[in-house]
Amino acid sequence: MIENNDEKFKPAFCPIRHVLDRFGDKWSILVVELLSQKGKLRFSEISGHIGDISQKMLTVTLRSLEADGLISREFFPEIPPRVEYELTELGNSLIPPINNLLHWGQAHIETILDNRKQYGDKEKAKAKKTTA
Amino acid sequence: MIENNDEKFKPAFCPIRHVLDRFGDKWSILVVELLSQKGKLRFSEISGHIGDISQKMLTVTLRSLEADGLISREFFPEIPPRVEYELTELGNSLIPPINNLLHWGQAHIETILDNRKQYGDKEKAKAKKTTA
DNA sequence: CGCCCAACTTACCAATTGGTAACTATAGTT
DNA sequence: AACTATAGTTACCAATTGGTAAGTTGGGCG
Repeated sequence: MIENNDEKFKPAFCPIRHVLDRFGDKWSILVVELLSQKGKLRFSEISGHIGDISQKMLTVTLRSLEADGLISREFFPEIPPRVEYELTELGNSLIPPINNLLHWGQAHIETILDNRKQYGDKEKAKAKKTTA
Repeated sequence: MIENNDEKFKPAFCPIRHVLDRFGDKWSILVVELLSQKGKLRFSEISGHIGDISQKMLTVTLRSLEADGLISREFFPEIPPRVEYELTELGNSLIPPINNLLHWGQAHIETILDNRKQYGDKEKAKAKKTTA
Protein backbone atom coordinates (compact mmCIF):
# COMPACT_ATOMS: atom_id res chain seq x y z
CA MET A 1 0.00 0.00 0.00
CA ILE A 2 1.24 3.44 -0.85
CA GLU A 3 1.37 6.04 1.90
CA ASN A 4 -0.69 9.00 0.94
CA ASN A 5 -0.73 12.03 3.18
CA ASP A 6 -0.56 14.41 0.23
CA GLU A 7 -4.16 15.06 -0.49
CA LYS A 8 -3.15 17.69 -3.01
CA PHE A 9 -3.78 15.16 -5.75
CA LYS A 10 -6.89 13.57 -4.33
CA PRO A 11 -10.22 14.41 -5.94
CA ALA A 12 -11.82 16.83 -3.56
CA PHE A 13 -8.78 18.74 -2.39
CA CYS A 14 -6.71 19.35 -5.46
CA PRO A 15 -6.54 23.00 -6.59
CA ILE A 16 -5.23 21.92 -9.99
CA ARG A 17 -8.50 20.20 -10.62
CA HIS A 18 -10.45 23.37 -10.03
CA VAL A 19 -8.35 25.20 -12.59
CA LEU A 20 -8.69 22.38 -15.09
CA ASP A 21 -12.42 22.07 -14.52
CA ARG A 22 -12.73 25.76 -15.22
CA PHE A 23 -10.43 26.21 -18.20
CA GLY A 24 -10.05 22.75 -19.63
CA ASP A 25 -12.85 23.37 -22.11
CA LYS A 26 -12.33 24.38 -25.70
CA TRP A 27 -13.18 28.07 -25.56
CA SER A 28 -12.92 29.77 -22.15
CA ILE A 29 -9.25 30.73 -22.25
CA LEU A 30 -9.60 31.83 -25.86
CA VAL A 31 -12.42 34.23 -24.98
CA VAL A 32 -10.62 35.59 -21.93
CA GLU A 33 -7.44 36.19 -23.90
CA LEU A 34 -9.37 37.87 -26.70
CA LEU A 35 -11.18 40.19 -24.31
CA SER A 36 -7.89 41.09 -22.66
CA GLN A 37 -6.48 42.14 -26.02
CA LYS A 38 -9.49 43.92 -27.44
CA GLY A 39 -11.24 45.29 -24.38
CA LYS A 40 -15.01 45.57 -24.60
CA LEU A 41 -16.57 43.41 -27.32
CA ARG A 42 -20.03 42.48 -28.58
CA PHE A 43 -21.21 38.92 -28.99
CA SER A 44 -20.87 39.04 -32.76
CA GLU A 45 -17.41 40.56 -32.52
CA ILE A 46 -16.12 37.78 -30.31
CA SER A 47 -17.66 35.28 -32.66
CA GLY A 48 -16.01 36.99 -35.64
CA HIS A 49 -12.57 37.14 -34.09
CA ILE A 50 -12.50 33.53 -33.04
CA GLY A 51 -14.05 32.43 -36.26
CA ASP A 52 -14.97 28.81 -35.70
CA ILE A 53 -17.03 28.91 -32.52
CA SER A 54 -20.72 28.08 -32.79
CA GLN A 55 -23.33 30.46 -31.38
CA LYS A 56 -24.33 27.88 -28.86
CA MET A 57 -20.83 27.34 -27.52
CA LEU A 58 -20.14 31.04 -27.39
CA THR A 59 -23.28 31.58 -25.34
CA VAL A 60 -22.51 28.83 -22.85
CA THR A 61 -18.89 29.94 -22.58
CA LEU A 62 -19.86 33.55 -21.93
CA ARG A 63 -22.52 32.49 -19.43
CA SER A 64 -20.15 30.40 -17.39
CA LEU A 65 -17.43 33.06 -17.45
CA GLU A 66 -20.02 35.54 -16.29
CA ALA A 67 -21.27 33.18 -13.60
CA ASP A 68 -17.75 32.88 -12.24
CA GLY A 69 -17.32 36.65 -12.24
CA LEU A 70 -14.54 36.64 -14.82
CA ILE A 71 -16.41 38.77 -17.33
CA SER A 72 -19.21 41.31 -17.10
CA ARG A 73 -22.21 41.43 -19.40
CA GLU A 74 -23.98 44.63 -20.30
CA PHE A 75 -27.24 44.34 -22.16
CA PHE A 76 -28.63 47.27 -24.17
CA PRO A 77 -32.37 46.89 -24.77
CA GLU A 78 -32.28 48.28 -28.29
CA ILE A 79 -33.62 46.77 -31.47
CA PRO A 80 -31.68 44.83 -32.61
CA PRO A 81 -30.27 44.12 -29.17
CA ARG A 82 -26.67 44.79 -28.23
CA VAL A 83 -24.62 43.06 -25.57
CA GLU A 84 -21.13 43.99 -24.50
CA TYR A 85 -18.69 41.77 -22.68
CA GLU A 86 -15.63 42.86 -20.76
CA LEU A 87 -13.13 41.31 -18.37
CA THR A 88 -13.73 42.02 -14.71
CA GLU A 89 -10.89 42.70 -12.31
CA LEU A 90 -10.86 39.02 -11.44
CA GLY A 91 -10.74 38.18 -15.11
CA ASN A 92 -7.83 40.53 -15.64
CA SER A 93 -5.90 38.91 -12.83
CA LEU A 94 -5.96 35.74 -14.87
CA ILE A 95 -4.09 37.27 -17.78
CA PRO A 96 -0.51 37.14 -16.45
CA PRO A 97 -0.56 33.43 -15.54
CA ILE A 98 -2.28 32.60 -18.80
CA ASN A 99 0.28 34.54 -20.75
CA ASN A 100 3.06 32.66 -18.97
CA LEU A 101 1.60 29.37 -20.11
CA LEU A 102 1.10 30.83 -23.54
CA HIS A 103 4.69 31.90 -23.89
CA TRP A 104 5.82 28.48 -22.81
CA GLY A 105 3.62 27.06 -25.52
CA GLN A 106 5.00 29.38 -28.16
CA ALA A 107 8.57 28.60 -27.10
CA HIS A 108 8.22 24.83 -27.01
CA ILE A 109 5.39 23.75 -29.27
CA GLU A 110 7.72 23.03 -32.19
CA THR A 111 9.91 20.79 -30.08
CA ILE A 112 6.86 18.99 -28.80
CA LEU A 113 5.42 18.42 -32.26
CA ASP A 114 8.83 17.17 -33.40
CA ASN A 115 9.07 14.79 -30.45
CA ARG A 116 5.57 13.55 -31.09
CA LYS A 117 6.34 12.90 -34.73
CA GLN A 118 9.52 11.00 -33.90
CA TYR A 119 7.72 8.95 -31.27
CA GLY A 120 5.06 8.06 -33.82
CA ASP A 121 7.73 6.89 -36.23
CA LYS A 122 9.38 4.78 -33.55
CA GLU A 123 6.05 3.15 -32.74
CA LYS A 124 5.49 2.38 -36.41
CA ALA A 125 8.90 0.74 -36.63
CA LYS A 126 8.11 -1.41 -33.58
CA ALA A 127 4.78 -2.45 -35.07
CA LYS A 128 6.50 -3.53 -38.30
CA LYS A 129 9.03 -5.63 -36.38
CA THR A 130 6.37 -7.51 -34.44
CA THR A 131 4.25 -8.24 -37.50
CA ALA A 132 7.23 -9.23 -39.69
CA MET B 1 -18.44 41.81 -41.70
CA ILE B 2 -15.80 41.88 -39.02
CA GLU B 3 -12.23 42.67 -40.00
CA ASN B 4 -9.99 39.89 -38.95
CA ASN B 5 -6.25 40.27 -39.41
CA ASP B 6 -5.50 38.71 -36.04
CA GLU B 7 -5.10 35.08 -36.89
CA LYS B 8 -3.95 34.42 -33.33
CA PHE B 9 -7.44 33.14 -32.57
CA LYS B 10 -8.04 31.28 -35.80
CA PRO B 11 -7.89 27.50 -35.66
CA ALA B 12 -4.55 26.67 -37.24
CA PHE B 13 -2.47 29.55 -35.96
CA CYS B 14 -3.42 29.92 -32.34
CA PRO B 15 -0.73 28.94 -29.83
CA ILE B 16 -3.32 28.84 -27.06
CA ARG B 17 -5.00 25.99 -28.83
CA HIS B 18 -1.84 23.94 -28.82
CA VAL B 19 -1.51 24.37 -25.09
CA LEU B 20 -5.15 23.51 -24.53
CA ASP B 21 -5.01 20.51 -26.80
CA ARG B 22 -2.05 19.26 -24.85
CA PHE B 23 -3.13 19.93 -21.29
CA GLY B 24 -6.88 20.27 -21.48
CA ASP B 25 -7.36 16.62 -20.59
CA LYS B 26 -8.15 15.36 -17.12
CA TRP B 27 -4.79 13.97 -16.05
CA SER B 28 -1.73 15.38 -17.83
CA ILE B 29 -1.07 18.39 -15.65
CA LEU B 30 -1.76 16.35 -12.54
CA VAL B 31 0.89 13.80 -13.49
CA VAL B 32 3.43 16.44 -14.45
CA GLU B 33 2.91 18.32 -11.19
CA LEU B 34 3.18 15.11 -9.18
CA LEU B 35 6.43 14.10 -10.87
CA SER B 36 7.85 17.55 -10.27
CA GLN B 37 7.15 17.21 -6.55
CA LYS B 38 8.21 13.61 -6.06
CA GLY B 39 10.90 13.13 -8.68
CA LYS B 40 11.22 9.62 -10.13
CA LEU B 41 8.12 7.48 -9.66
CA ARG B 42 6.84 4.05 -10.66
CA PHE B 43 3.54 3.45 -12.41
CA SER B 44 1.91 2.13 -9.26
CA GLU B 45 3.21 5.02 -7.19
CA ILE B 46 1.71 7.60 -9.53
CA SER B 47 -1.52 5.68 -9.48
CA GLY B 48 -1.45 5.57 -5.69
CA HIS B 49 -0.74 9.26 -5.22
CA ILE B 50 -3.45 10.41 -7.58
CA GLY B 51 -5.87 7.86 -6.25
CA ASP B 52 -8.75 7.94 -8.67
CA ILE B 53 -7.12 7.46 -12.03
CA SER B 54 -7.82 4.23 -13.89
CA GLN B 55 -4.99 2.07 -15.16
CA LYS B 56 -6.04 2.74 -18.69
CA MET B 57 -6.03 6.51 -18.36
CA LEU B 58 -2.71 6.51 -16.54
CA THR B 59 -1.18 4.51 -19.37
CA VAL B 60 -2.49 6.75 -22.13
CA THR B 61 -1.53 9.87 -20.18
CA LEU B 62 2.01 8.64 -19.58
CA ARG B 63 2.34 7.52 -23.21
CA SER B 64 1.33 10.88 -24.59
CA LEU B 65 3.54 12.80 -22.15
CA GLU B 66 6.39 10.53 -23.18
CA ALA B 67 5.59 11.01 -26.86
CA ASP B 68 5.82 14.77 -26.41
CA GLY B 69 9.14 14.46 -24.61
CA LEU B 70 7.82 15.81 -21.31
CA ILE B 71 8.61 12.70 -19.31
CA SER B 72 11.08 9.85 -19.69
CA ARG B 73 10.24 6.19 -19.23
CA GLU B 74 12.72 3.62 -18.00
CA PHE B 75 11.71 0.00 -18.18
CA PHE B 76 13.43 -2.60 -15.99
CA PRO B 77 12.91 -6.11 -17.36
CA GLU B 78 12.49 -7.75 -13.97
CA ILE B 79 9.74 -9.98 -12.70
CA PRO B 80 7.42 -8.42 -11.78
CA PRO B 81 8.34 -5.60 -14.15
CA ARG B 82 9.29 -2.14 -12.97
CA VAL B 83 8.92 1.14 -14.85
CA GLU B 84 10.13 4.51 -13.70
CA TYR B 85 8.91 7.85 -14.93
CA GLU B 86 10.63 11.18 -14.53
CA LEU B 87 10.25 14.70 -15.90
CA THR B 88 12.61 15.61 -18.72
CA GLU B 89 14.21 19.02 -18.96
CA LEU B 90 11.36 20.09 -21.22
CA GLY B 91 8.90 18.77 -18.68
CA ASN B 92 10.61 20.70 -15.92
CA SER B 93 10.40 23.91 -17.90
CA LEU B 94 6.63 23.58 -17.69
CA ILE B 95 6.57 23.71 -13.92
CA PRO B 96 6.92 27.48 -13.35
CA PRO B 97 4.06 28.50 -15.67
CA ILE B 98 1.88 25.72 -14.31
CA ASN B 99 2.59 26.79 -10.77
CA ASN B 100 1.64 30.36 -11.65
CA LEU B 101 -1.73 29.19 -12.85
CA LEU B 102 -2.03 26.99 -9.81
CA HIS B 103 -1.40 29.82 -7.41
CA TRP B 104 -3.95 31.91 -9.20
CA GLY B 105 -6.38 29.05 -8.74
CA GLN B 106 -5.62 28.72 -5.05
CA ALA B 107 -5.95 32.46 -4.54
CA HIS B 108 -9.26 32.89 -6.36
CA ILE B 109 -11.12 29.62 -6.39
CA GLU B 110 -13.20 30.55 -3.35
CA THR B 111 -14.29 33.81 -4.93
CA ILE B 112 -15.16 31.98 -8.11
CA LEU B 113 -17.21 29.34 -6.34
CA ASP B 114 -18.98 32.09 -4.39
CA ASN B 115 -19.72 34.00 -7.57
CA ARG B 116 -20.98 30.86 -9.24
CA LYS B 117 -23.28 30.11 -6.34
CA GLN B 118 -24.72 33.63 -6.30
CA TYR B 119 -25.24 33.53 -10.05
CA GLY B 120 -27.08 30.25 -9.68
CA ASP B 121 -29.36 31.80 -7.06
CA LYS B 122 -30.07 34.79 -9.28
CA GLU B 123 -31.00 32.49 -12.15
CA LYS B 124 -33.32 30.54 -9.90
CA ALA B 125 -35.02 33.77 -8.82
CA LYS B 126 -35.50 34.79 -12.45
CA ALA B 127 -36.98 31.40 -13.30
CA LYS B 128 -39.47 31.74 -10.44
CA LYS B 129 -40.57 35.16 -11.62
CA THR B 130 -41.26 33.99 -15.16
CA THR B 131 -43.20 30.91 -14.05
CA ALA B 132 -45.13 32.77 -11.33
C1' DC C 1 -47.21 41.60 -44.83
C1' DG C 2 -42.94 39.84 -44.29
C1' DC C 3 -38.22 40.17 -43.84
C1' DC C 4 -34.28 42.17 -41.40
C1' DC C 5 -31.07 42.53 -37.36
C1' DA C 6 -28.52 40.56 -32.93
C1' DA C 7 -28.35 37.58 -29.46
C1' DC C 8 -29.87 34.20 -28.08
C1' DT C 9 -32.62 29.11 -27.00
C1' DT C 10 -33.88 24.55 -28.18
C1' DA C 11 -33.90 19.91 -30.06
C1' DC C 12 -31.34 16.70 -31.92
C1' DC C 13 -27.10 14.24 -33.16
C1' DA C 14 -22.11 12.86 -33.59
C1' DA C 15 -17.62 12.60 -31.70
C1' DT C 16 -14.71 12.40 -28.00
C1' DT C 17 -13.51 11.14 -23.34
C1' DG C 18 -12.98 8.29 -19.81
C1' DG C 19 -14.51 4.33 -16.91
C1' DT C 20 -15.03 -0.94 -15.84
C1' DA C 21 -13.70 -5.32 -16.07
C1' DA C 22 -11.39 -8.92 -18.07
C1' DC C 23 -7.22 -10.53 -20.07
C1' DT C 24 -1.90 -10.64 -20.92
C1' DA C 25 3.18 -12.04 -19.64
C1' DT C 26 6.49 -13.94 -16.39
C1' DA C 27 8.73 -15.85 -12.40
C1' DG C 28 8.50 -16.68 -7.50
C1' DT C 29 5.89 -18.53 -3.58
C1' DT C 30 2.68 -21.84 -1.09
C1' DA D 1 -1.48 -26.29 -9.56
C1' DA D 2 -2.93 -22.06 -7.90
C1' DC D 3 -1.85 -17.50 -6.44
C1' DT D 4 1.01 -13.35 -6.06
C1' DA D 5 2.70 -9.05 -8.12
C1' DT D 6 3.53 -5.14 -11.94
C1' DA D 7 2.46 -2.85 -15.85
C1' DG D 8 0.14 -2.99 -18.97
C1' DT D 9 -3.82 -4.08 -23.30
C1' DT D 10 -8.45 -4.81 -24.94
C1' DA D 11 -13.43 -4.67 -25.62
C1' DC D 12 -17.23 -2.58 -24.40
C1' DC D 13 -20.15 1.10 -22.52
C1' DA D 14 -21.75 5.57 -20.45
C1' DA D 15 -21.23 10.39 -19.93
C1' DT D 16 -19.77 14.58 -21.56
C1' DT D 17 -18.77 17.81 -25.14
C1' DG D 18 -19.67 20.28 -28.88
C1' DG D 19 -21.85 20.97 -33.53
C1' DT D 20 -26.04 21.94 -36.83
C1' DA D 21 -30.09 23.81 -37.82
C1' DA D 22 -34.24 25.72 -36.60
C1' DG D 23 -37.06 28.78 -33.79
C1' DT D 24 -37.58 33.24 -30.80
C1' DT D 25 -37.92 38.28 -29.81
C1' DG D 26 -39.55 42.91 -31.39
C1' DG D 27 -39.26 47.21 -33.68
C1' DG D 28 -37.93 49.28 -38.31
C1' DC D 29 -38.30 49.23 -43.26
C1' DG D 30 -39.84 48.09 -48.21
